[in-house]
Amino acid sequence: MSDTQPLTSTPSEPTSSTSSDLGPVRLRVAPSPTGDPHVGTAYMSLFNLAFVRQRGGQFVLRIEDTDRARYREDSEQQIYDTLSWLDLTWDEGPDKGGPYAPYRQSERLDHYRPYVDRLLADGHAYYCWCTPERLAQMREAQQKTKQPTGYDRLCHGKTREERAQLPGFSETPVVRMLIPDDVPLTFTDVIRGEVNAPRPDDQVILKADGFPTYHLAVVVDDHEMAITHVVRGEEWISSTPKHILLYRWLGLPAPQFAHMPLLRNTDRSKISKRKNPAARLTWFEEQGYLPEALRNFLGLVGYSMPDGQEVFSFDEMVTSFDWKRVNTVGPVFDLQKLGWLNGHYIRTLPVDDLAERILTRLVRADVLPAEPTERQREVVRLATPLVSERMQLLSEVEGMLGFFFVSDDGLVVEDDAAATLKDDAPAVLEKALQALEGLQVWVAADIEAALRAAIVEGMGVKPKFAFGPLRVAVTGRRVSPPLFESMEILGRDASLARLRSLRGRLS
RNA sequence: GCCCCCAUCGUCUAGCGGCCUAGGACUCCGCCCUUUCAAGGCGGCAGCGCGGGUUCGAAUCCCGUUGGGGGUACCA
Repeated sequence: MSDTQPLTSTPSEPTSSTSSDLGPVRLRVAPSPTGDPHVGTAYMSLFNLAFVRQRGGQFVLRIEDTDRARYREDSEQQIYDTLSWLDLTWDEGPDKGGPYAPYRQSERLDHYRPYVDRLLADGHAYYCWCTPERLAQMREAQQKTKQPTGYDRLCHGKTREERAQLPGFSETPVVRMLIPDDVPLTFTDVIRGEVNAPRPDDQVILKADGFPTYHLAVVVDDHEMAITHVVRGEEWISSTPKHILLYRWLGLPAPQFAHMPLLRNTDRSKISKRKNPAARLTWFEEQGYLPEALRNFLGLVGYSMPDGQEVFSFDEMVTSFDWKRVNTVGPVFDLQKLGWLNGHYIRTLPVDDLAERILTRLVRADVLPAEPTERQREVVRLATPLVSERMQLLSEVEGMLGFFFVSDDGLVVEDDAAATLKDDAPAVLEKALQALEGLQVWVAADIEAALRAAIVEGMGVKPKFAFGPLRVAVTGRRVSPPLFESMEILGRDASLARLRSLRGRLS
């Protein structure tokens, strides 16, 4: 639809202009559908969105699927799902449409060709028929002689016929940029200020299969989609001169660039799915992280609030957002701190909200059936306050609350729990049974009072050892939610049955 | 190899020439609370990579060095 965009565009503004510091902005995130969505996509989206929301404008999601070799069918949907889960929502995108559709590069092939033709006609680009084999050999030779690597321009200035006479000829050519000697190597980065970048190679911009490379596609699309600010990882600093050159040749205004530092593995290399499970965005929900915790964490490692607060909402980040407070150092992705943050968010969640998330979790873990009964829902709701301050990850409820949902004779007493049982355990259980059987009202406070009177005071057993055997009997575990409250929720019959069961087994 | 980026406790960071005998958070270690485990409270260990400058004064500025990272693809 937008091939009406004039190629001979407009006298552009100087690229270093700061005039766009006022007024609405348009930013984009541009993931490639090449597998599980990368945590870096969320990281970039967060900062993109913080700035967009602060300044007013649009956040565009564009799918950069120009690499057919690595393309994965289901990846695009996963990108939508994970970003939605994090509540990092976009205003325009393949799924939502928008004034600059299509937002999938594979559907924009006809947009790129006119730009290529123009660059060819102006002598800024040229065809190259070199085979991948020849290019590999050339690189190897350059490395060996300690020369900077780069294309040797064998094809430059030659017709197809002339080139065909030489070795390493391929039938379908690619198109390369002709990098001039005076290529500008300095630009102003929103985060870093004046930045130098390396001199580019004669970069391929149109591949043999007719798809553009990233470099051409990103420039064309960012222009056609009226993108004002490009927020991307610092791995792109070195190719920015290529992009600036393309804007210049095409007579287009360049957007502002903000190069974010890269998230790191513990060994400080660029975060990777191979070395770090957290590089996969889908991993966090699987593990029981809350989206609000991850969002806070991603903000925390790349940004600092003016007042130094570390727990903050996205809205607070938006209000304070300032590129000057964005870090230039690549942070190690520290799961320890994320875990603490997650626990913090779990603790501050309203009980009903947390109960709902726990219920979902238990169903997914097959602790509860797909359609839990009213009684089961009730137990989850009552038990939620008991566990909320005891977990860092939502997934931990599976073990903590499991004993509520097994039959009394199906309860498994775990080995480490059984090992804590002392010789006086049968006597303690017996005494507990006596004390509880006559109890009028089955509530935690009364249960506790009765047991204390009977065992702690009656038998002279220290609380720690008095209640240990009961905990094991009721929950099957050495560590559990608070005992008396658990017994109240579990009910009189089940509680007594479990006490009897363990007593019987020990005698 | 070549080019570029970066540099404060183990980790995330505050600091933008004197307020710093460097502050906070996570982790770890004590103590308190306590029916287990947590949570919470209190306290503790731990850092400006190195060498030169500039300055009355440097974590903060400059240069060098070292270290880490990224790029060097018909991948993004």
